[in-house]
Amino acid sequence: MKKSKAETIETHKRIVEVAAQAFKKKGIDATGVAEIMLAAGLTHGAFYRHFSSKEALVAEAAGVSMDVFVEAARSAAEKGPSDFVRYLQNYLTSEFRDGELGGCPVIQMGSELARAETSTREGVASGLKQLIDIAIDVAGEDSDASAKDDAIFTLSAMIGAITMSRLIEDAKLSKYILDVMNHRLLEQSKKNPTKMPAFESAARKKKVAQ
Amino acid sequence: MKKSKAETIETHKRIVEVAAQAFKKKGIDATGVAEIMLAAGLTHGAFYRHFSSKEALVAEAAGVSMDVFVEAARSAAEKGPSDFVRYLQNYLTSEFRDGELGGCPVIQMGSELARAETSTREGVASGLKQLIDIAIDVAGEDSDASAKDDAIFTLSAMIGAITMSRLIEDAKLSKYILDVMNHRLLEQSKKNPTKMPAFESAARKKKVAQ
DNA sequence: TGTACATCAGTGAACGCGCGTTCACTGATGTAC
DNA sequence: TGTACATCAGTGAACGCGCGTTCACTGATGTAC
Repeated sequence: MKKSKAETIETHKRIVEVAAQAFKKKGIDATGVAEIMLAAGLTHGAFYRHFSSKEALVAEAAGVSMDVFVEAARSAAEKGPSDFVRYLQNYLTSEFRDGELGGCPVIQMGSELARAETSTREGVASGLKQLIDIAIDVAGEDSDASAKDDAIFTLSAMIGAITMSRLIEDAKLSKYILDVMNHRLLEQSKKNPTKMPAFESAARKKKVAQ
Repeated sequence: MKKSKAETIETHKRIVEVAAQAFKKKGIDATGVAEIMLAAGLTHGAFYRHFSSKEALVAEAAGVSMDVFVEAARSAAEKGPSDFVRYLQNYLTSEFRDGELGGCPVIQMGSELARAETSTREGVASGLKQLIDIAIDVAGEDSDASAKDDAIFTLSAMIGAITMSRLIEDAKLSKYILDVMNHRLLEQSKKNPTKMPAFESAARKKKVAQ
């Protein structure tokens, strides 16, 4: 029953993709190897032909999830600041929050990944770095020392807002939290459409006030 | 071997506290009932004299963790805005981030709690609501519609910053993220020491510019 | 206040179950001549 | 190009293990008279 090289690669990819979805939806510990293999149309015995351990699959799945996410951000950023805002706003919808549209690995498996080995977190960590860099690039020529801080700040606020939004059962407050972030993103990008839609730093605010 | 009522209450409390620490440190799924009972100095059989299920313990433990956290914030806020800033800054230290000082349930078990039943999340959700209210109160008389947004925004940014900081293995960037938040908290509170140390909303910035 | 009895916190063995992982086997694929 | 053989992806049974939960039992506590 040996499979062709092309087929093997495709199977490997399918397992990773199925796992990425399952880990994000159910959690890492709560998702079994056999369950993933079944969803990928295989029996659990074949698992160790593709991965040395469950931990190795977690690393790959988290990495792929993050890569998809980062590439979407990059292509939006390349189209221009307004497309980048739209991309960020999509992140702030309840559909996205609840993982119906795939979801973000940082949100969906953040606290489980934080406890994993460094090598397991590598893909997600490098993805976060890339997201920061993309946000700095969108800021364009105006970018100074505070551009990096703005990028970090914006990303932090968005991640935290979705985290809170998911924990709060009160649907009204839950939505309000996402709306706060959404409005601030919009206000900022309308005021200065050529710049990154970050929330201004204290340093910039001083300039405005002078 | 029946125990007195006082002793029973104390034992119950001890189990919850041990569980709260263990869940935050190791994760909910990764921490077994027997393991918690052993750490509390009991055998696992006694567990169901105190809780109807593991899920019930999770709800209590998360609630207690959050309550301790909220009460610390409240007492800091009552002392004044500068104490409140100090409290927030403590939240942004790497010791706190890594859970050595107990840690925050939202950070340490956020993605696991988000998947739990509504009743399990209740304590954490109500704690988050209280934190928002405390932050609004610190804003004092100046508080307007945007005070709520500022409070939500600040909390979001802090939660997101710690989340990112924990996922990134690069110690330098990891610390830089916490520092960005720390500096902005300080700058804001120096500029306006009688107000809540929130990052200004777009609405406020407009007023300044006019 | 003293006695008899019901209550129930804690013990430790046992339950079924699913976990991650291993392994002998199968048979199509890939390779060497 | 055709044949002989090594490789190895996938199967399915089995491994030890720890999980959450149950239960018969113990004996000190709390209560009723």
